[in-house]
Formats: sequence, structure tokens, C-alpha cells
Amino acid sequence: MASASADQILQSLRSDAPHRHFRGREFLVRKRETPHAIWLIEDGWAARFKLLRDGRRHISRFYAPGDLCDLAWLVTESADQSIIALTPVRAARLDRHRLDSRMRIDPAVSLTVARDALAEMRAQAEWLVTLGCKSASEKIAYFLCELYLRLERRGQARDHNCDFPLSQQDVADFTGMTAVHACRTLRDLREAGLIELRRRRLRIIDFVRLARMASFDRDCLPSDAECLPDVGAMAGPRDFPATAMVV
Amino acid sequence: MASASADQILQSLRSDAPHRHFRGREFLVRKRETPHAIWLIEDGWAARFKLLRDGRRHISRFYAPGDLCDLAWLVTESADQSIIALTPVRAARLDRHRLDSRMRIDPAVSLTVARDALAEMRAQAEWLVTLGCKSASEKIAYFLCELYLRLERRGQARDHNCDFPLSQQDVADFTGMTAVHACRTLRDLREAGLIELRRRRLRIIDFVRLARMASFDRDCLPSDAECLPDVGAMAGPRDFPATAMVV
DNA sequence: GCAGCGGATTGACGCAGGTTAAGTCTTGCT
DNA sequence: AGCAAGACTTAACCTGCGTCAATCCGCTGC
Repeated sequence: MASASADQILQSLRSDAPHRHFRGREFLVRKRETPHAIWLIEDGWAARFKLLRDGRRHISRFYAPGDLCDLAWLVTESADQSIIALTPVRAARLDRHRLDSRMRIDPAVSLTVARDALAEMRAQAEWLVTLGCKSASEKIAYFLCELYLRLERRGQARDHNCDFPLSQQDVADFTGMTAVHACRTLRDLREAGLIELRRRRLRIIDFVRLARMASFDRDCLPSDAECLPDVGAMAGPRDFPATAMVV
Repeated sequence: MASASADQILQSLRSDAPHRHFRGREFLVRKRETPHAIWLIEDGWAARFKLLRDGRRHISRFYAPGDLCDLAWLVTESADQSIIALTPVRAARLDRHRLDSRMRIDPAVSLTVARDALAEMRAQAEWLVTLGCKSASEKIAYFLCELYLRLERRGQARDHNCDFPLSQQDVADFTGMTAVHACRTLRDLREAGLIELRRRRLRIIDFVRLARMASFDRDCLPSDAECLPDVGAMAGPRDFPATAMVV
């Protein structure tokens, strides 16, 4: 099993790794620092983000328990985004150079890293589409669906309930809107009977409807067929052919 | 040299690969198809995109000569986005299963794939920030800077001139705006004396200014120091600490 | 229990970018 | 060369989301 062996690889890398605790708001790494460690988050949440000159900021990734933080450091001398703990975090320290040299020797290790990176690329590409052309409510709906499934797959969530230690500002900075509008949008989702969100817990009341409103694209949707074409509205020369499958 | 050996790896994978030609607008792969080949684009441009039910579409990646299209297929049974040729394309066919099995045996191959995937992840994460929180002109400026540098690094561009076979609709679908607004924005950049764009050629007249307006983050910027802090405007409790470095 | 602070919420109003529509310029085809 | 078809451009108007500001709510510490 690819994933079983991936887990074993991770375990073997972690085995002798020392742990470290970060307080909430503490940096795991700052932009321009050289990261000497890759952190395997064991408990708590963190965010990778970037600050623009005028104070705008954007969160490009959340890290939950089980996430590696950050593999991209294997190919760069200095971090190009900062990472900050959103809650207290406990993480196992994987030495970057040691991981790098193990990758050179052992194809299983580099294969694991490659697969992890490729899987993340796929998810990121989907999120690009969402950020690029969806409305506020679609973005938030998509984000919630994806987050829940990610946690569920790791056994950190079930029955459409999961931890949600993020502030509305965090959600806004991730989905590319203001906290005020994130608040309005969350209210709309709540009033539509789609979700419940209190005390740092999220409950998705109607996953199917939420996923559909988000154009969330997963085999996990009960009827994949429902998401199919309905094309025909589109034509035009430089447009993409109408035969491209939708969502 | 990591990159030299990466090139050799690519060459060795390509050596006996048959070529294929695609016409403009022809699909390299359609969503939901199982991709049996990974294409190494040798000539022409392509785009990876997704169509939403209501006809909105978003391009998540452009492929230019030298790009692999698409490594993510190594970890999935069916493509989750379609890829279409924007111009006539010539591509070398790498058998997916053969590449996969070589990765299992030869650490150099999986290392190359891992590094390629990680580097692309980094670039994608930067683009996420741009899509997420920048204005129309910043997005387009960023896109042009990145595109030019990507081509230059491969020797496909110099003197701030490069091919640009994309329609305004393509640019719009990539940057997440309408073709009309992309047109307005390109006009503004032209009138500001930053770029020239005609006959499918792009000329960047003032790269430094364009990069600065885009908050383009690269060591290649003449004075990296100029991009530094100016922080101090930000505070507040759940905000990110003001000590996070900006762009 | 109460004070104080950070986060959530709501409302009024403005603007960047979307929409629609009417041209004009390019390019490829015959 | 001549003619479409497609790409680009501009203008007028509209709207989703940003901005600003006031208020409320729920912790935490005393």
C-alpha cells in the first residue's frame, strides 16, 4: 500500500525526532529565514502567509495535525512565506539536510515526498480555481468542505463535525475577502441551514448541498453524475470548446 | 549541479519517446480521462483549466515549451482538470507507468520529480497570494513578470522580450477577471509605459517598476532591500504580529 | 460579579470590477 | 485582394464586496 508505506517512512523519519512546542502567535519560521527543520505538526494549527507592503495579508495554507510544514523548504535556501502558530502547537522536528540526503539514497523516501508534493499540488490547483472565479459564499463553502474532508480522512473528524480554531479574520485572509464580508457570508450559510459554527467547532449540517453550492469536485459526492455538463450555453471561437467537461 | 542532472534525467526519459502533434484547441487531456502519458511540451503553449456549471472557467496553469504536463497525473487515476492546446503543440510522450516504475527504482528520478513538484508548489503558493488579495493591475503585472522570467530562465526570452500567444480572454481566465477588464488593465499598463504588447509579442519596458507594482517577490529584483518592511501600521491582538516580514 | 479586551455582528455607503453592447482592428482563408 | 470570423477596444451602467463605524457578545482575570 502506497499510503501505508508512506506512513512508515514518516514514522521512520520521526522516530528519533525531538519535539518542540510553539505558543499561539509564535512563528515557526519567518520569511527570509533559512529553515533548518521541517516540522511534522502533531498537535495544533498553523498558517503560512504573506504580508504585503500596505498591510494586506494572505494565508496560502493552513496546517493541521499530521501536516508537514513545509516540504517546499527542501528546494529553497530561505522561506518565501512566514508560518505562524494559530493555536499552541507541538511538532516533531525533521532535520532538513538529513531528509534531503535520505531522499538521494532511498527512492522510497523521495517517492513519498514526490507523492505528497504532487497531491498537494492537485489540491492547490483546485483552490486556485476557487479563489480565481468563485463568489464569496462559494469560496467559504468550498473551504469548509475541503477542510472537513481533510480532517476526516485522518480520523480527526467524523459525523460532519470538526475542530475549527480559526477566527473569521483567518478565514477571510485565506479566502481573499474582508473579515466583515466573511462574517456576513458565514451568517448566510448558517441561515440557509448548511452549517453551524460556535465555540471553535464546525458542524456541517448538509454536506451535499454545501458541496454542490461550492462546486466542490470530489468522488465523495453521492451522485457524481449530477455535476455533469449542462453545457451548450458556451460557444464562440477563442472560447474553450463546449465539449470540455465541467466541474 | 542539481539542475544539470535534472536535465539529464529528462533527456534520458525522453530519449526514445515518440512525439505527437496537437492542433490549436485540441485537448491534451479531458477532465475525467485517465492520462496514460505525461507530455513534455517541446513547442507551443497549452493551458490547464476547469469549467464550472454556469460557464465560468478558470485557467490554473499555462504550459510553455519545456514544461511537463502534468506530473500530478502520477498520483491520480483521472485528470481533475482539462488541458487544451492554445497553439499548435509538439510534445514528447513519457509513459506514465514507466516513469512511475523508474521512480521506484532510481532515486535520481524520483528526486527530480520531487524537486520539480516542490518548486512548482512554491510558485503556485505565490500565485495564490496574488489571486487572493491583489488588484487587477497587480495581478496582471505579476503574471507578466513571472511569465517572462520563467521563459528567460530557459533561454526562450531575453532583453525583456518574449512570445505571448495568449488572447486577452486567456489572460483574464488566468488572473480571475473578465476579458473586458483585462483589456482595460493592459491598456493602463501600456499607457504607464510599463509594457508593449502586440502581435503576440510581449516587451516589458520597465521590469523593475512592473515588478514593484506587482509586489513581485524575487531576488532578481535589483534592490531587495527596497521591498522591506514599512510595517508599523499593523497591530491588534488576533492580527499577525507586525514583525512578520513583508513581501 | 464585574471590568476589560478581543472577536463577532450589523448598517450605511462607496468603488473596483462585472455586464452589456456597439463598434474597430487583425488574421486566416479562398 | 476581399471577406469573414475572431480578437480587441471603449463606453455606460450595475453590483458584490470593501470600508468605516458603532454595538454586542463571550471570555479571562481579579
